[in-house]
Amino acid sequence: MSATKVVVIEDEPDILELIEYNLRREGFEVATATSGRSGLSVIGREKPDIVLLDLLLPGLDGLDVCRRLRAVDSTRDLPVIMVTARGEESDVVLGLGVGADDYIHKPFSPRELIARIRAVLRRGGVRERDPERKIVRGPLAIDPVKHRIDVEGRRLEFTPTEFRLLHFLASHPGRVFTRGQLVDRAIGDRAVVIDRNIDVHIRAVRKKLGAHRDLIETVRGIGYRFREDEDRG
Amino acid sequence: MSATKVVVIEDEPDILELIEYNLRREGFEVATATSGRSGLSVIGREKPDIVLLDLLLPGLDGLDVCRRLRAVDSTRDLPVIMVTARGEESDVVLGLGVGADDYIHKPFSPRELIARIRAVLRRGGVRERDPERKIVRGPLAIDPVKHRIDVEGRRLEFTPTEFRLLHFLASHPGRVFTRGQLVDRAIGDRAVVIDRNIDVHIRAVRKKLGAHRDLIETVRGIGYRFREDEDRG
DNA sequence: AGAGAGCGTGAAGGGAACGTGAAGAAGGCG
DNA sequence: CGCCTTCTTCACGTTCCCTTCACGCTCTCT
Repeated sequence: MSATKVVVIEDEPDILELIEYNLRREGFEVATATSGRSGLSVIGREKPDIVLLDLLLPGLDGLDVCRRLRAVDSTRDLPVIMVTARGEESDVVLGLGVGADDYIHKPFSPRELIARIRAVLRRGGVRERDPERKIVRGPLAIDPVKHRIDVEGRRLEFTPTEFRLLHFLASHPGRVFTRGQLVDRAIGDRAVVIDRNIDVHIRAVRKKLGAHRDLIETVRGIGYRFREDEDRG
Repeated sequence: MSATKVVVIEDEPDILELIEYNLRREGFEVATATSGRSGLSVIGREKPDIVLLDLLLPGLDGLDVCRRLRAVDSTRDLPVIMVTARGEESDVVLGLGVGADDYIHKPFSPRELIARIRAVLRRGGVRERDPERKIVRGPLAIDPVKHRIDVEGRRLEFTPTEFRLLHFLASHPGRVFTRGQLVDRAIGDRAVVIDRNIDVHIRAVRKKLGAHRDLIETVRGIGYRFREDEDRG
């Protein structure tokens, strides 16, 4: 399993760094460029799964870059998200006109950015991780399509949020997620300030897991994680 | 690959000549300055790979020079070795506090000087910027994403502060950090006056490291550092 | 060798983070 | 409209971690 790779083309260093930081934190691989021309060469070299493209760039601007990507077979289907300053609606129209898959206004929240990227990837079929695949981890079997979870062959009933939570955690065994990340993935965009909310859902999931409640580990000071198979002698 | 370029800033002509002679003999390119202000301009012109910086200088002293180097993007990652008179340990602490990478006491042997320079260069500049990268140092393996630390394949449990502390130190092997720096990096903004606090955390980490407790070295009068792989003849 | 500073160690108080129970809020369905 | 499920919030108890202090040891300088 390799991480989803993103190329970010943005000429303002501060914004570039912010974006890069947040993407990495979410587990993406990131490569960057600060001009249209260098961006094209980075794309050629890195072969990313998706491109974040600022509209205003020195030299070749975002529209030009997008047009060129669309003109070449190897990058014709490469998903592109345009980043624009607020209010430049006409530019948005232009962006979509030259084949951008989505757009996002500055200033944007990291959460929104991540959500858009995931949405575009989902649409494009370039799943970072197939959300329809069955997951089997020890006594646990999760079938996303049938929306069904079995523990040792016995079917358990989960509410929608509990299901998303457990499914997401089980999709990344061993990896720790903060409450904020879990809110993003399992609950949604709704601005929730009190992350302790997640604790309650975790508790509900654990309760239903019964004797296997320790499949979900608490990492004090950080968040939660799904227990990793340990294969030591 | 061209020779490594060193800028030496030192106001005593005898010592300056001695250093310059020895560096050239080892194949380094050398540029010199005898005051802080001229040193800055020489650095700007020569774009060295590393700087040797005497603490006591007329006008701008070593601390000022170091601060200014760290304040500018183009020289932010430029390695700096502070040269101090013996016994001025508080000065060393100050030097490390403003971002020096290492220090050396006068009088020093040419061999020691060369060794320090090579060590600092080996550590590399912008190597450890990715906070999510796994770190493997000898028997130690740190996985920030999984929030997991293994010693010789065996998993160890660390508290959040211990984890940050060990992770940070292991990210910069061989480099000495003052207690103040470690507090900033591993504990946070909370105004803590008593830096001895760090000692207690260090002890906890060492205890858990067991037989490998000497991976964390005490530098008396200065602070702590992670043991550097010694692989030189 | 003695004095003083710096560091290691043990223990204890206070506090932050988490688990838990329960009640209010929001949405869906009859 | 009213009931039901689910989500969210709050308060409280508990556990564990952080911090602090005192004391003894080690190292260094005179």
